[in-house]
Amino acid sequence: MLFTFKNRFPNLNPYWEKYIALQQRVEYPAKTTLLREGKIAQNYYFIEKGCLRMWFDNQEKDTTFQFFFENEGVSSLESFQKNIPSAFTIETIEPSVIQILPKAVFNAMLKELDQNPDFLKALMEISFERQRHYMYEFLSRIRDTPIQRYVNLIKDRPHIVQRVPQHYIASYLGVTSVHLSRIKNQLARKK
Amino acid sequence: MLFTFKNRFPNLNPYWEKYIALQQRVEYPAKTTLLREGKIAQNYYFIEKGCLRMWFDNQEKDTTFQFFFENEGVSSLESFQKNIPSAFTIETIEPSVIQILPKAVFNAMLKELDQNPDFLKALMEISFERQRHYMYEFLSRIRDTPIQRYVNLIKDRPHIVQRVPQHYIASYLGVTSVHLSRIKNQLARKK
DNA sequence: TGCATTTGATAACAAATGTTATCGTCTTCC
DNA sequence: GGAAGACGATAACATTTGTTATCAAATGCA
Repeated sequence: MLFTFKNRFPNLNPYWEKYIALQQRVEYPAKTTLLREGKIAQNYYFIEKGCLRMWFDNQEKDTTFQFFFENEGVSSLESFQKNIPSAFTIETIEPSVIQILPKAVFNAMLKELDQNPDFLKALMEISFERQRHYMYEFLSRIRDTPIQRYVNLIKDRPHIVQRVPQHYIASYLGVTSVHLSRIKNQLARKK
Repeated sequence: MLFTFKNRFPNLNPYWEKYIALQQRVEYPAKTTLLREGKIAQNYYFIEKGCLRMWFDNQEKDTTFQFFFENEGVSSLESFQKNIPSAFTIETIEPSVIQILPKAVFNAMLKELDQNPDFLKALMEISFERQRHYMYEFLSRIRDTPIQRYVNLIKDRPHIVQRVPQHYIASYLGVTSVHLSRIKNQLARKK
């Protein structure tokens, strides 16, 4: 988040720099849980290297609904901001290098910049972007078949297909891994 | 939106009152299109009486993805703010009384309050709420079966089931109206 | 009032997707 | 280097959902 801010709102740079300096750099092996479903988020995570996924437990089945890669920030914002249990788990897929921003630091920043219109507008832009993301995902689930969704994924975000194990992609697409195999087979035969 | 503001941020009341006064009150019959998919949104609509739905054309099939009732505001925000074609249509379901806020008025307000932290925070809260809404809808599509979604709808938003024709509800749930009939039948037999 | 349209239920069949099980290959870790 | 587990493909069968068609009831409207 801070790095995103920094790149897009350089006029507030003095602030970003100050808070970025308070981050902590940590290396995690693959399949490490950063935030467990049901716990209260204590940190904001920024990915220096590696990738993460967000998922939740849906009747024993693990359902992935978002992937994150280098230079992206992650948290359960709802949990983070309101001190309520997180609705999902965040874990590493690959071994990853993460910059951790503790909640206390984030809150200090909020407090300091609380009356700064530029900062508020920056926050709002981030919020709009997240909104567009969920809107897009939502519409895609509604209107596209799993096959179309898979084709779109290959076209629009090929890095996901390349770096993420197939069963996570299947759950992200909303199908079983067996069915994703069928889809791949079907697409391969068409060519 | 203005009425929402007014109730929740009364400290800015002088502003709301001024702009609310510039709204225009119009009555529409049922099935009237307020904004057509592909057109650029020119107004923000506030429902005084009646109900609306948002839908888009998905390969000839009309797909409803949100309903609106009394005291709710509606627009294609993306289209409204960025002057791009709307991705969906907004139309009345019942005969409705609508308060129309023209874009020019809205923009004037934005300009006047652009540096006002309270206003920006108000805007942000609205944005967070919309974000939560789409997040919720998105997660519900992922984890719930159509039957569960229908049961939830009856439990959490019974007014929708009561006031909206079944084929719109079916498309909202993500099934055909034939299948929704089956679901209702199935639930009825269980009791 | 009466006719046309909309709405909703149901049946029969088709297509899509899930479930379970098996197998081979590839990774990981000691 | 070898064992255990993870990963992915495939087959057989079950379940869910869509498609098309038909009919009855409710509704809107001239």
